[in-house]
Amino acid sequence: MKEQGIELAVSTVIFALRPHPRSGETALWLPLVRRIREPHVGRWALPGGPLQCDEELSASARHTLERTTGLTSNYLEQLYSFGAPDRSPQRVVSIVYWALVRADEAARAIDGENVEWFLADEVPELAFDHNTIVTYALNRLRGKITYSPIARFFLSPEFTLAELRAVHEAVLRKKIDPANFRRQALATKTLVPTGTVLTGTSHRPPALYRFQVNPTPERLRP
Amino acid sequence: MKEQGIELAVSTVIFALRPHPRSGETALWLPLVRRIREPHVGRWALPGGPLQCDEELSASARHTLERTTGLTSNYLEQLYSFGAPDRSPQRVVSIVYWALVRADEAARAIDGENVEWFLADEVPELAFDHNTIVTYALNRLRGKITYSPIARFFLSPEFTLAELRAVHEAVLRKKIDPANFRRQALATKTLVPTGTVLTGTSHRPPALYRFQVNPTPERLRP
DNA sequence: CCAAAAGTGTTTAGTGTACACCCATGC
DNA sequence: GCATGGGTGTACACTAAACACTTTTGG
Repeated sequence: MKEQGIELAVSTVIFALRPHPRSGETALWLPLVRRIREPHVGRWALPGGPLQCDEELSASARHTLERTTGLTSNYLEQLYSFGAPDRSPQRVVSIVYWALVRADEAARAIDGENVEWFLADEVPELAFDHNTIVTYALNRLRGKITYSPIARFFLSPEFTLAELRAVHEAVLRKKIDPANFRRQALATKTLVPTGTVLTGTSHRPPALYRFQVNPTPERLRP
Repeated sequence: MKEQGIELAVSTVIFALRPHPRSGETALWLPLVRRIREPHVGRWALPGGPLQCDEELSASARHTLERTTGLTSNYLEQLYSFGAPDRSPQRVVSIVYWALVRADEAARAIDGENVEWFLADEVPELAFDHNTIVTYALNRLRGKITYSPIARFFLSPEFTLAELRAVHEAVLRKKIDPANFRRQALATKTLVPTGTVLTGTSHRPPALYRFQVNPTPERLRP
């Protein structure tokens, strides 16, 4: 009944939006770390590390995020736990989290010696089963953004509806009707107009919004 | 960077349908195990055990299921991983699975010395954070059954639409319009009429169905 | 005035829900 | 015939999508 020899690691899939190098349009990126130890030396892998004794699982993921990118995230969620016995000679069980980083923050991320950002849809062949994990995380992100207001975690506190829509379009990689998107976004009642508009555009100035900080829980409504 | 002292366990929330002892209606049940060791000796807890070196995570969950109930399951899915540092003096990280067991099988489950079945909505105060886990699993089951055809895993291969509906009603604890349920169930195209009916009822004999074994994937359709 | 994006209105198809009604069986 | 659940039809409200149209800015 010994379980000796099983290593427990926490990895994190970190998503951020940046311009696509060729088309210039906003696209999904994620940072990877080059392995400097066997197995899979030289291969790119998800950032992560062994779980510390006194560390929350989510704290470990947050530390990885901070260590590899110098950034913090407003959104961190557990993705899945992977642990096929054949992942490597020394068996490793990985508890994987995913995080969203704001675009303005991601722009000033520090790229360490062995850290590099890749287009989420063009990652190279990774170490271990990390390609599977990235695909899994992408599916979760694309699924969740359609029914949950997580797009906000890619944005600054104040934003226009066009910016919010651009996040959805970049993640889902498809054009969205601006008129219908506006109505659906406003129908959620989570958006609050700031009363100000964004000037300096070469067209009609769009209104600025922020997300509701404390929406009244249903059980407390009159 | 040592992670020594962290124990990795796999637990399983096992759901089955049985008659409610008071109302007689079908209700959700789950088996719990009485702890025979510190910490929390005497308390009820989710069945589980340490992960073996050469064991798949899901295999460990399946073994737990077999060991505690003598049953097998057609549906097993990873739920979440829990691991707050204060869960016990000896830190334990639990990877939790959930499983569905067919009603006819559950009826002949073996109840071991320290195993007892409880109504899913009336579990006692459990060891560790297992109450949280049970609530989490219940939410997942109730959420998933509304958009995924998992109700089938509670049923025998052949069943009537009334039986399928009864599963939904028992899990969600609410009455469902039979006419609308029928239409929605048939609209999924996953149900195949066997051509036979169930006789012996005191009313019009209902048609029997089975679930489509190999629905043609979309990419293969002409 | 023109271009461009913000923002509004309208039409259409589809879907979930409530409920009236007929059907087939045992008693 | 009658009770009971199986099974069908239908009207209504709500939602998503497509798209025409008006508004407001910079140049």
